[in-house]
Amino acid sequence: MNVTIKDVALKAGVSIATVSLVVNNNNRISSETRKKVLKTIKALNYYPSRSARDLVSKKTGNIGFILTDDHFLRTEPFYTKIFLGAEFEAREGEYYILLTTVKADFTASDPLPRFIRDKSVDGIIIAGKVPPKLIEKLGNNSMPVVVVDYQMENKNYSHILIDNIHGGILATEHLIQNGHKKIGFIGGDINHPSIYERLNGFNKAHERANIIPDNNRIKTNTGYPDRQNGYNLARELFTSNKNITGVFACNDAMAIGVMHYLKDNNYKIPQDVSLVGFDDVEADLLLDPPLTTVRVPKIELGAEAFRVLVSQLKNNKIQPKKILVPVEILVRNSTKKIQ
Amino acid sequence: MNVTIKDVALKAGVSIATVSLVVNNNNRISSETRKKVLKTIKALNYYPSRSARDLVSKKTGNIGFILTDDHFLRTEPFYTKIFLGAEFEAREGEYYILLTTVKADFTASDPLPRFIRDKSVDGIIIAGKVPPKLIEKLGNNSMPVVVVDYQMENKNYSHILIDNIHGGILATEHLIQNGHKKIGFIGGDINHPSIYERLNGFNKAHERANIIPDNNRIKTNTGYPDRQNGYNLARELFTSNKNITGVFACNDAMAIGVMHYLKDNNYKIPQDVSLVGFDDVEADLLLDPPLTTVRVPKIELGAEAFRVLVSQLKNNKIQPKKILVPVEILVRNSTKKIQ
DNA sequence: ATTTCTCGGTTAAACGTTTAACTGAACAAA
DNA sequence: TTTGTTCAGTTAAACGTTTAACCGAGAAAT
Repeated sequence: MNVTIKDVALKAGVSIATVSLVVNNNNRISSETRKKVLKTIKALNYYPSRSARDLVSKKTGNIGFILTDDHFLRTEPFYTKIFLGAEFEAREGEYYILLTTVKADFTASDPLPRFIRDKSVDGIIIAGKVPPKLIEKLGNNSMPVVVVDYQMENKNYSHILIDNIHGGILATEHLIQNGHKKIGFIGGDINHPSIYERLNGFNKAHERANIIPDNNRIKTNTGYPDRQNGYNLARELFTSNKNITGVFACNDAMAIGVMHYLKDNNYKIPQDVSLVGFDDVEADLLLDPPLTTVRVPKIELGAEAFRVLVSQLKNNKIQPKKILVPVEILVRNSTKKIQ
Repeated sequence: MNVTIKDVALKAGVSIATVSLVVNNNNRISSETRKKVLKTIKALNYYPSRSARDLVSKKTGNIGFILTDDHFLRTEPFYTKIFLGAEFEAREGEYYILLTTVKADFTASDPLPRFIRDKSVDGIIIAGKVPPKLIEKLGNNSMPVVVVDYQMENKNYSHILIDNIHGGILATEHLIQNGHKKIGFIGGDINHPSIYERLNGFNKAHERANIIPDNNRIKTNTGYPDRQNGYNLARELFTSNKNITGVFACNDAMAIGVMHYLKDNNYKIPQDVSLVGFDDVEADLLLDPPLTTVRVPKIELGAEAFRVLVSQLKNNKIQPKKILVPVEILVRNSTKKIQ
């Protein structure tokens, strides 16, 4: 049968309160008593019952992790890495993480995840874009929420974000430093904050280099930022401009689409056109040539989200924060000095 | 403040035991009383406290899900899908799933995952190959274990497996039905049961078609079943054989390696060589040509593992089972009739 | 009419931990 | 010597649920 605090108390010759005080590192206990109790805990391999502890403390010891189905099933494990970052951080702590996905088209009639409904989590991490109706429904809860890689206009939630502006600058400066002046920008929907900020970085880098960007070299639309749209916008870019020698695609999916367009139209990468992406998805290395990209530290995003949420749970007077996690450029073979 | 059973009892004008009996669908309660209580539960939005319930029932309401780091971070979300299959199945039930990864080189000195140590799970799902030292250490626990996509010689655990033999037959028969007789098999380490069984299927399909397989067309080694090794074994196959017109690679990674070798050596797929893989990883569709493959139903593997574990938890007299989840062949453009 | 049984509810102990209030011994201050 | 304080432990109630044993009313059997 399982060992309880009573067994430890009996064997150590102390009260159950003493054992509890030792387990919880209360400094009222003398070091002699503490040692004796710890020795007994070890000998009996005692672990406190989380259900008993949670009942008394009115906590659950769990954190909910929510993302959309499609995000978790993407070929590149972007959100899987964010989740694992949080799980690594939680691993030897006092919280478990419960993951669930919601439909990308979640509506007001859909129920919230069960761990919210039955109050089995103390706080929530939301990874990536989620439907606004989910956020609305969440608003009825008082538990703290941390949002990763998505911005919402809810000032009650902390946000862990990619430093997209700086990433856009890094990508564009890399091309400029390699002598490129006629640089195209391939983006999806600039109502999407990440894409907007990456374009912002693209523009800032031009300003800093005293190069006047040409709006005709900025191709965006309201389409999904996927390969196909990357392909389409690349076609638009290259048919309406001459002498483009560098391209910064706002994410790797679009970069791959751009790469396909260039190959289909007999451009050589990087001899004719240098190409930079953003994300550093796993597939990048398989590409020919391997893609230069802005690396997003997914594991760290998840770990930071977890740390911020836990600190809010421990001290609910902490104000929500917005944290920009830094990025770096990984130079591979899809960029080179202009000839 | 949170609603408890006391609030419901007070408002409904019954005892807390009555409310508990209603919540738990005990048939001693009259339907009049039941309706009254259910109405009050709904009005107050009452959810039972899992910690109180778990304390009394001496259960945790959680299932642990364990896999190795590298498995979870693979580019193709094979294990992510197995996990999601389990999570989908758990979603509206009475168990939560706690996921953790362990190191692929877990040793006897590494501690078991925390949710085992502190007895926060009622049962465990192991996904994929895990280090033998982990299994040894797990042996000290009495909780039920279900293993997915991995075989171990522990008869105390249920196994949910891919029907590899039948998959190997499907792959090989597809080639044979397209007129191929000189078919190569590309495998990794045949001490790995899955690979061994797929080869077994390859052989059985030959027997059924009264085609004598040539052992010189079976290329395996003790290497990792990855792309590079697929490339290497393809080289070995094609340099030591003439007129190979079909290849069955034991997994998609190796199939991709084979594909690269063929392209590097001016073979046309499928005109010169037809190629079949096994797994149906996400990348298959991106390949040129898209890969014919044996589709492994990952989501279903996970869901079945969950169902089997829950049935064992509910009735611990149930004997461990070995379940083979069926596969199917997806014919894409990497195979065609022999000319 | 009396006794026994069934039904539908209720009472109260238990689960394992936490912690406020209590306690006795030892020490310090008056 | 007396009084007050501190220390290091202990006692017992509380947390929210489950459920065995209990209970009163009504029905059935004698």
